[in-house]
Amino acid sequence: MPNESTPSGRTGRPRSAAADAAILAATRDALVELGWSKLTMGDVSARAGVAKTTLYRRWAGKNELVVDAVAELFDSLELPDRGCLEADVEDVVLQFAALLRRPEARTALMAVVAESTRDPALRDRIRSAIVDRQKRLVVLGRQRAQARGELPREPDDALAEPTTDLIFDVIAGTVVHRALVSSEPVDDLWAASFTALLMHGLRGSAGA
Amino acid sequence: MPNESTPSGRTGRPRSAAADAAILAATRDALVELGWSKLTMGDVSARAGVAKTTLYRRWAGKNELVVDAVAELFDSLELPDRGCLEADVEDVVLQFAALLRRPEARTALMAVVAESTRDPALRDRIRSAIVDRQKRLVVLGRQRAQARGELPREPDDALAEPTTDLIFDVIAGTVVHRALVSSEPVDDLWAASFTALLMHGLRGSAGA
Amino acid sequence: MPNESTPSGRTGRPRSAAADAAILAATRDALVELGWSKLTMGDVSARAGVAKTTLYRRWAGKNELVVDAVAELFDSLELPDRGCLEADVEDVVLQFAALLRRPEARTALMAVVAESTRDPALRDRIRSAIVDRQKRLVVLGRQRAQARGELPREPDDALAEPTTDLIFDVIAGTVVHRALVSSEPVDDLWAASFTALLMHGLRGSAGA
Amino acid sequence: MPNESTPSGRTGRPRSAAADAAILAATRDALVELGWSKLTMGDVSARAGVAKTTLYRRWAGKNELVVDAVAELFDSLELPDRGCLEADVEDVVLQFAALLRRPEARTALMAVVAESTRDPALRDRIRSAIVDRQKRLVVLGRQRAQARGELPREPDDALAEPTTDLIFDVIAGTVVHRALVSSEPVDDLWAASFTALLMHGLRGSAGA
DNA sequence: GATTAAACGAGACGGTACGTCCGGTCTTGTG
DNA sequence: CACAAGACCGGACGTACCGTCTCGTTTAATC
Repeated sequence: MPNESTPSGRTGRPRSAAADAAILAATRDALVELGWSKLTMGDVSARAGVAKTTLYRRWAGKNELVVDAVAELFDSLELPDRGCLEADVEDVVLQFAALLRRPEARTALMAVVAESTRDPALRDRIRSAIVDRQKRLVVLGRQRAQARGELPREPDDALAEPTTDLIFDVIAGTVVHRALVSSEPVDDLWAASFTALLMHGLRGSAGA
Repeated sequence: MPNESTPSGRTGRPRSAAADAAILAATRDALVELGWSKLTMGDVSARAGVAKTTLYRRWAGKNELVVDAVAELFDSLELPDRGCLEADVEDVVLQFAALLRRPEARTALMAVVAESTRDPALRDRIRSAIVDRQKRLVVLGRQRAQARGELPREPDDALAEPTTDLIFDVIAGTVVHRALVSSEPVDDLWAASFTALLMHGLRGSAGA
Repeated sequence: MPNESTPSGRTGRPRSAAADAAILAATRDALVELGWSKLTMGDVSARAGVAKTTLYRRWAGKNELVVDAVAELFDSLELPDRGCLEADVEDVVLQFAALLRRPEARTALMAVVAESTRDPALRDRIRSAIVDRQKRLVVLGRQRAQARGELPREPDDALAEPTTDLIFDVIAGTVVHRALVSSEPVDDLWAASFTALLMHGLRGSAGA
Repeated sequence: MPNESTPSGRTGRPRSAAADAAILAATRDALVELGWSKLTMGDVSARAGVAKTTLYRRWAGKNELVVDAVAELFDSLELPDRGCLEADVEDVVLQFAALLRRPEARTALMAVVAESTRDPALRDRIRSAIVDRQKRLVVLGRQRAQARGELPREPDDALAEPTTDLIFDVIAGTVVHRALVSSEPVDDLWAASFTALLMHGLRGSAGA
């Protein structure tokens, strides 16, 4: 996970596993205190009790390091089972909003996306470490809804993926935009309005 | 627009108006070539044929400069009148996606949003220079749709604003997420799917 | 003297003259405390209350800086007039030995000479800043001795220079070797022995 | 010779003798190519096909390693028997000058002397490995000259040592200064001049 | 022939300094 | 007073070596 061409050679002193954990934790701490732009590699290494070289042996730079440090925050999101799709979605929306109130997530997420606009490797890393992993929530939600009969079963699996992607972009994009661009609160009321809009959209365009 | 306490003193040499334009143009050029993180104040001043001091007299720093340099790009968005709301929305979605393919917009938008997570003044500047200005598209679209009878008239004006905000966040957020986070193309097919989802949502939840 | 291509442009803020003096003094202090090999550019800049960039603007590196810092120490050497050549030489030998007991001179002199074996520019710098300047002592000493009749007048000026160089190398080289390579004390007794040897040599080979 | 507390334990794998030779040869090669200041322990170990630890097991650091690597070069100096003292001295002067034209000797000799100004242990090492060993040339030369009757026999052995040291410092110091500090060539002409000066000095001050 | 203990190669580790770059400020002279 | 030029202080960058350490692997002398 910390990446970088692990030479996998059998010889030599093995890399410290403890260092990885310390570095990622230190990175999150520094993000909270300093934010993305004031975070420095030297500071992270000092917090982690690790030499700068150790850091650069494992990550190519600040971007890669922060993606890894933040990615696992997103794994805390979980799909509850409240009995109906609308309630489930609303819950996830609020979970996601809570995550985006954490300073380390707020400051880091947009920053790495900004950097990724000029760095294809970073783009891939974000996709695999964050985007693709969280699509599980949409996939699982649809499966449950179909099992409950709330949504029609996909006749063709080939259609399933584009729809999953679309729903994911709508939910994640809208919440992020509300929270970070418009800078408005994501409260119960807003979550309910947004979820209602989405539900009508899904049910209406399902057959089409 | 370049802000900063214009001293409004009557005496002394007046500020060069040409310098402002040159600086903003140089900033956009530099964004295209270098991206946000490699853009430096010294480089911008050199490109603009201007001293660094002149730059700092007008803008407090890189963030403020870039917001101003990029904001007017967003004014190019226009709401067409294709006769029905769905076509109008689809068109704006594609316009916005085209804008997000411009390197200076891609790299700058996410970056300033990231910085704004720790800087309330910057947050306000983004809101007034970009977000609030583009909400006009949503307001105008709804007015036209109501005039055409595609959407019911808002019974209470107090409800109008939250709905406008929600729609704006859904459209802008989803397109940005698709383009910059998921890194997938926003083509005609996707625009049509997304617009259909949104239309069903709007019509369905309007009465509710 | 601090060298480096002074751009000599008329515009812009001029270089601080005070900085030069502070840097050279700081360099000598650091040499005393740390010696050549532990002396760092960062440490010198900190002692001088100056940024590292200011240092590098004026000197290409540690070698050049130290040559300049040490060169002026050698200007303190003076030729006394004790009435006879032998006494004058003995005095200079002891002065030079005293200089070589100063830690900043000891540690720096050999080090820059060592570096100069691979750097022609540094070699020239040492020659012009140290070697050529101190040859004045030999030239002056011979003139006085000739005026006193202790040494024959040079019939041909073309012979004068090689002889000056030889005497300079014998005196400087022998004292340095005694003090720094053999690591033996240069005391009055030794100075007298060496001077006697040299005087006999000069008188004997003068006519030849 | 490679020093360091050889634990002399009876058991265990003995140190490789081949490694020592390879390391010293690699050190000399590196000195030729890179000079003292660019020579690194890691580079030497790589050239020698040896691990860095092996290197540090035998030598305390760069200084000690280089002294050992260079010391034996000086053993190549030999006193010829040309029939008269003057010719013998002139020959040795030219041999020494030739040695100082070798890059590994030039760069290393001054550098270790410079380091030794702050390191008494290194000073001793230089003295025993280089200085004292080469004094044999002076001792032998005087013996021969006395046997030939060119120089008077020392009436008192107690006087012999200081005189030997003085002659050694004069010869070695002057040649080194000419070659490395003044950066002037040591050719036949110069060697003859210097030797003549020294011979007159010796003969003149011998009786005194 | 098995045991044993040190030397060995590889390479990661915590440090320190490097020389460069940039940010933001200041100090000149010119317009 | 604004401006171009450019020196200034501070601080982070990413790299290179230092000397130490931790591995798994020889390799000889002793049993």
